[in-house]
Amino acid sequence: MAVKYAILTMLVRQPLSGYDLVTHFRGSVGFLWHATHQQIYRELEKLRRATLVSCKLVVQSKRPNKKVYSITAKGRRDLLSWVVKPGALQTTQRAEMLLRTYSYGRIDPEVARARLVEYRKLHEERLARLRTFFDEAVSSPDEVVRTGALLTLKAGLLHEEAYIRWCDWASEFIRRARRTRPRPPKTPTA
Amino acid sequence: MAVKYAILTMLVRQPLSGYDLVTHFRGSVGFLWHATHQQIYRELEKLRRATLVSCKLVVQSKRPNKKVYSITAKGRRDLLSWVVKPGALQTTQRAEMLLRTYSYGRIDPEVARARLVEYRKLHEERLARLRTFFDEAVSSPDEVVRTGALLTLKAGLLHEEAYIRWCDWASEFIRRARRTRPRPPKTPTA
DNA sequence: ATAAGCATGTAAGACGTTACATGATTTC
DNA sequence: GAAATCATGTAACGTCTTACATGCTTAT
Repeated sequence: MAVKYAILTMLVRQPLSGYDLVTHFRGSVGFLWHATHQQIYRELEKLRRATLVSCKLVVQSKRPNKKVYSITAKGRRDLLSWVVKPGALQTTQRAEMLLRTYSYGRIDPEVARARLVEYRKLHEERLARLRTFFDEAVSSPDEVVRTGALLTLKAGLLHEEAYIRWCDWASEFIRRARRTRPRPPKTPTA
Repeated sequence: MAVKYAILTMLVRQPLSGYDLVTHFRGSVGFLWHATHQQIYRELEKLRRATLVSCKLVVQSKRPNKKVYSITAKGRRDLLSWVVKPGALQTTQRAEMLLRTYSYGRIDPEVARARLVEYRKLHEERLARLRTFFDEAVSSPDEVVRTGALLTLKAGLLHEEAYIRWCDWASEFIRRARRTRPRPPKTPTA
């Protein structure tokens, strides 16, 4: 449904190849949308047939040739009519770590806390990366591009900060519970 | 992959019917995992065949009969060996509203701000609901159940608060940008 | 030499959504 | 009398992931 708009969102800023899109979604835009290369190549073909994007073959000498896709006027209209729509709450929530946490009362508290520390580290790394992107975006010359980047990156920063605060809170919560009730439940080590 | 564990996570607390699971995932656990009834019924049958859960038919007089599923010792072991695994960053990020926001520099700033206000309201409602769940969970008598509920709900609260702060920040950002550059781009009204 | 990066694609299978289907009871 | 709740299921379709496949260039 929305891989389409994820691609159009990128192409409205500049023409890109499928490969470029893959690296975008793996890099600075990855925190807001994820897509694999197979999804992208398939969707680009669909969009081309629907004339929402156009495709130009760029012949390269020292690298494989590539197909650079540009958004069409029709594609731009389609994108913007989607952009102005009201946003709904995400109904497709799938927070794997939180689901695990739901059973943290059943495992060794020290294992649980160790996992939280590891998890915290991952989010700290992501936070650091997002901060770099944010600082770079601040000096982007194109106001339209800068606005989009700053708005979304700010959301990313706030969420990563929330994750980190949660890890601290959860770790402390478990530590206190442990003291109160000194007999931890048995846990498989696997 | 993990619908399986979402179901086992619920069944380890108490035996439930497919229907019960549906309402759980639509209600108080919806913020951490989403699953439709078809997914649930299919997966329950799979889990039963793998003997991770057992099934008992409960005959009812004034209501349709139901199948109540309980986790088996094998299912419990499988669940706990998954729970203790380290959590990875979510690679399947799909934040539709943020994706829209990425193009908010291209639409009428007043429309953008109106959308942010609407979106904020949705998250405020969810925050209020989560707060209720949290307060209820505090007085849960079973410590294991309480721990799981409080840990995950706290994450939900922090995230909803982050969303709300983001909406305010974004709205203010657009307001200021508008002043600096008084000519807004044309926007389709659709 | 070997790995990483560039660049695109096919195919199979798992997973998820939507629609269709049924039927009693309870609430408005 | 209509709509919502309880309760389970099938079928078709669409999306996503994983594995397989190719081949050249650049850096270590």
